Amino acid sequence: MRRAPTVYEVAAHAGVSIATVSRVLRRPDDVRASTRERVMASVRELGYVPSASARGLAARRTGVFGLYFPGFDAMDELSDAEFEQATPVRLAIDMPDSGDVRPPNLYFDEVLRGSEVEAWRHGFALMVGVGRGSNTEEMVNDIAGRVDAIAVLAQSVPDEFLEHVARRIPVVLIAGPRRGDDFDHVSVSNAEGMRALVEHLVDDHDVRDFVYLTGPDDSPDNAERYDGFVEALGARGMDAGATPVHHAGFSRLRAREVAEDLVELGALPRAIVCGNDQMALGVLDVFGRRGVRVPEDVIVTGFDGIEAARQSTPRLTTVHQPMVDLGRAAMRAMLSRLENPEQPPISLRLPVEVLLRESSEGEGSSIGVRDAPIRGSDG
Amino acid sequence: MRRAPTVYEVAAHAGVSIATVSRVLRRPDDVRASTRERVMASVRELGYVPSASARGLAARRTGVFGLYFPGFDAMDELSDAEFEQATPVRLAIDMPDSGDVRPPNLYFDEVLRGSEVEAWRHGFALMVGVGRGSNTEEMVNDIAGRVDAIAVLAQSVPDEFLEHVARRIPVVLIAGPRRGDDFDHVSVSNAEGMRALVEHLVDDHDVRDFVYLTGPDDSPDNAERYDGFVEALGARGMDAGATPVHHAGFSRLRAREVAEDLVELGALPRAIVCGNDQMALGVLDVFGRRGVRVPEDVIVTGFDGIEAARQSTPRLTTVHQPMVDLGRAAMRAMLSRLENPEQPPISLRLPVEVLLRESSEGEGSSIGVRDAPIRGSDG
DNA sequence: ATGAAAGCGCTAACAG
DNA sequence: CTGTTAGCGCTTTCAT
Repeated sequence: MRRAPTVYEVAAHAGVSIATVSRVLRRPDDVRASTRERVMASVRELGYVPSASARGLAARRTGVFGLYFPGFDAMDELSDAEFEQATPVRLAIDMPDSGDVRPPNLYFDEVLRGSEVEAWRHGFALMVGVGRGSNTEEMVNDIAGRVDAIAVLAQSVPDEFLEHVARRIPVVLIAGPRRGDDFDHVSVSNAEGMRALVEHLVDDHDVRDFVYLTGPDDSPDNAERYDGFVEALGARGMDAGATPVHHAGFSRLRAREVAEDLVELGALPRAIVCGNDQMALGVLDVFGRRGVRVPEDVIVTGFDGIEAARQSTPRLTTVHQPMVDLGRAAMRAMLSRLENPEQPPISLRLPVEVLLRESSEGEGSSIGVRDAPIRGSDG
Repeated sequence: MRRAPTVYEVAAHAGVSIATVSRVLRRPDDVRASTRERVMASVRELGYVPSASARGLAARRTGVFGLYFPGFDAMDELSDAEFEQATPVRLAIDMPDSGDVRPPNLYFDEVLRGSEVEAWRHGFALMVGVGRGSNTEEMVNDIAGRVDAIAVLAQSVPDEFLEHVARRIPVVLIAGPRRGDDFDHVSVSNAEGMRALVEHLVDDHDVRDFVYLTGPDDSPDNAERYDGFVEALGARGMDAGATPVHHAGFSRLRAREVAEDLVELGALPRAIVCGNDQMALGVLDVFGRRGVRVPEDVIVTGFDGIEAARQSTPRLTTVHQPMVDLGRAAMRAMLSRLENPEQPPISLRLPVEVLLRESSEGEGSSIGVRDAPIRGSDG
């Protein structure tokens, strides 16, 4: 590919002015059909692709949305190894390991997917940045300079950077707690979801004694979910203080240890409510091995609605978060802000879905739930 | 956010020329420390973020790599529903379904991840486009105008578009078959991987009769894998023609049907080799239910190395493709092409890894495999 | 319907 | 080390 052709070359080739070339591309209807054809022919012949930089500069908008989210430090350590001279095949015995498999990948994956779709359908391209701890500011700034608005996964960027960036373009926060009234914000109904789930356990399964598996203390999601748990018990006149809370850091591995202890001590409650799916799966791992029947002996529930929770044995009752919609909603918020800069801060709470599956309902058919496929929490 | 501040404002504020502001940002060492500080202070105070459009235009490079891959048509139909007034919680009984769960998501997810990391570490941002059937050309063009080079998942874009784009920027193809010598290309050793796996089954497990589960006829990956299968048998003096081949379109669901039939007819071979993991998982589903023991009665193998294959019971022997590395290699190819435009076409084949797990090796420890953790196929 | 011309905000020589 | 000065390729009035 030689130097890329420009409007000038196309214009010359088609025997028109550059303004006309521009019109053909932006507002074809303002140009006579015949000239339009001529120009398009030149475009094809020369292999012309307009420069977004020039366009962005002239039009004062890039037509790109940014999306930034936190990554995994593991990625930091990727080697610089050459790919070239490797053996084509490596044979390896892969022993079962018990580690947590890839972290919340899917979470981001879905947010990304939703964002991508929504951005394009509104005529915006999407630029993504996955943070790797160190150079957050640099990356965010870099992205910020290239886009018309940026969405940032909560907690992934210090407020001060965000404020800096926000002086240039709209910033919308995804998930996490409300951050004052400074930024537009989209999130999911964590507390309400947990509350509805627990109320279901109390109302429809007569569960009275629980164990709660909680995640990291610094996770707002984790906190909101526990709040929902407490609210549910409170609403049913029960004392949440009586429920043992075990920390397992959102980790499948650590949840297994907790579960082992519980089995060992014979301290099994009627239901174990977990702050995320990974931990619940860890519990299922142990119970399966130790012959604890789920849900007959103990009901187990998760939170997130990850794919693995649909494929476990038994399948896991959980609260599904609409990740794809989160991404989409973020894009829309940006759009809305761009169209109407002066509107008050957007704060959107997306609904969650309690998915009742075998880990709470058993194998029966329309088990447990009263005839109410849809119902809002009254919180 | 008011109008974004520009170099001019920063320059005025700091009492220097715009050139100096530019230097402070691009080549800080060319500026005296004291002035640098002064400029940076103004930058912070004014909330200045440089415009990538202007920079891209002036510098004739955007500092962005593009990545385009095919998406799922399902995404096309996303509604325009408002998110606003929904109920915060929906309670639903989620009956087990047998559908294929999200398609090769993970595949793209990992390629994306690798690309993203490699791009940033070389100072490039990454712009992603996920095709939705219809407007491929438009999207690819749009991306092409914004980036310095673009990587495209094979088969996702017609050659003619690619050639058009290639006149402006370097294009590298990811996966799929070699496409003449027109484009740079990175892919994985599909055939070699399958061959090594099958040779292992023959050599170390004395498997003589196989059933092969194949995917879509129009998938180059599928074809290459089958080629590898045939080669392996050929290399061992066996006739691949004798092996029954069943089509299951890379689908877990359809693989189940095939497996049911096989069980029903009592037509079980010593080993079922599948063209991808999904199909192998489908086979495991059925065998688990029908009491066919794996690997004692039948060995089952997959291909791809998806996460679910690590969590099945028994865990699935498969050939892992280095998706993350694919993305990384693609970015490097672009970089290399940018640095050295005249070099001959790049064609990189990344190694795959045969992961021997319980679905072929059983529960034993260093089962089956002779003491050779690493070994290349002799193909 | 089309052309002429003025920037958009920044980088990159080139002077000094 | 710092300032001056051309553009980079395109959009967008304003004329015609």
